[in-house]
Amino acid sequence: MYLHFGHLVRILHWCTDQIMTSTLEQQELTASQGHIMGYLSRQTNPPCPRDIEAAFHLSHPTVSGLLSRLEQKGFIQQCPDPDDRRCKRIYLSEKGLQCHDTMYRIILENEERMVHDFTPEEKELFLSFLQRAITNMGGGPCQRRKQEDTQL
Amino acid sequence: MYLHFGHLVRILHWCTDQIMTSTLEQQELTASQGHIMGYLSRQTNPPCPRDIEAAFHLSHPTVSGLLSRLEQKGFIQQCPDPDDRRCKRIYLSEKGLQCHDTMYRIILENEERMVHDFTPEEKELFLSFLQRAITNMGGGPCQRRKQEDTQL
DNA sequence: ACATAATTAGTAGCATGCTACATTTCAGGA
DNA sequence: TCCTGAAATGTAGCATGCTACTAATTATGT
Repeated sequence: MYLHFGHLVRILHWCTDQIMTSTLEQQELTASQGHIMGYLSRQTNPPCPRDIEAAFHLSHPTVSGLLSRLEQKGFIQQCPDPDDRRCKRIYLSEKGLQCHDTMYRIILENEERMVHDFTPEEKELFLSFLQRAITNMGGGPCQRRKQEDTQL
Repeated sequence: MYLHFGHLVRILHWCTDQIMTSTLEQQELTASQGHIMGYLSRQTNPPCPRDIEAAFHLSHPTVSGLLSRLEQKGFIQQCPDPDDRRCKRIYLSEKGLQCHDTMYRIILENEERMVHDFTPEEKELFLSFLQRAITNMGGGPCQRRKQEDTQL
């Protein structure tokens, strides 16, 4: 038997995404969009797209597309920052604010589901394995702005 | 701190893919295409797209797109099976056969890189964690044909 | 003050993944 | 035989992710 880890990581990523997407179906949100909404709900000040790129390790065209779809569906509004017209500030609409209560719960439930039968020690170990594997594979994307990694 | 596992799995999947893609750059193959070529190299009888779907847990339109791009680049040829004209048999071209030697090595090297500093016990544990997590998240896509999972 | 560099975001174009629907072919039963 | 259903693939349309290039704005150094 060969080709274990990469294959399993891909499968795990895939089915995590699928569960999230089906959970959010009634909200008319995809997994990626739901994570963005969860992030936005947790912020006190309206973030700009650049913040989302850093928090999720995504490229800016990817974030741009996600935000424009969220805006089309009426979850958010994007307004230019008067203090720095390069930036856009992202505001939750009323519809977006309604996600606030449920999104955090849904995301945590899916997190917990993945490791619900792990002991606390196993969770710690699994986390450290994942982090070591990421380090071995180059430390992940978006090396710049590493200090903001914990802002999720 | 919250949102650990899903986030880390996504990052790990992402950078594994990136390393594979950059490794295969001179071969003019992407990570997904490289894995398909590796699979094709290991088969004794020419597979059909359906086999690839089962081996990689991919939907058939995804496989169809990958194969047509591989055919465009001259790595494979797809010919209808005379015994069952629904199926197509996938043959490696000369260019495709040249991958045979290198592809297996490249894939294994990337597998090993991810866990190169793990002890054998840690590797076992990491594998079991990944498998348990996948089971917790619903067991992965393509539940049908589960018996073919080990054909990779 | 002004020229240059850095930062932020937009757009084009592509690959990969999906679902949903259509098509072709084979297999099995009335 | 013929009809119906299963199986394999094709096509359309979409979301998500990327790189590369462009444009606008701010920051910085001389």
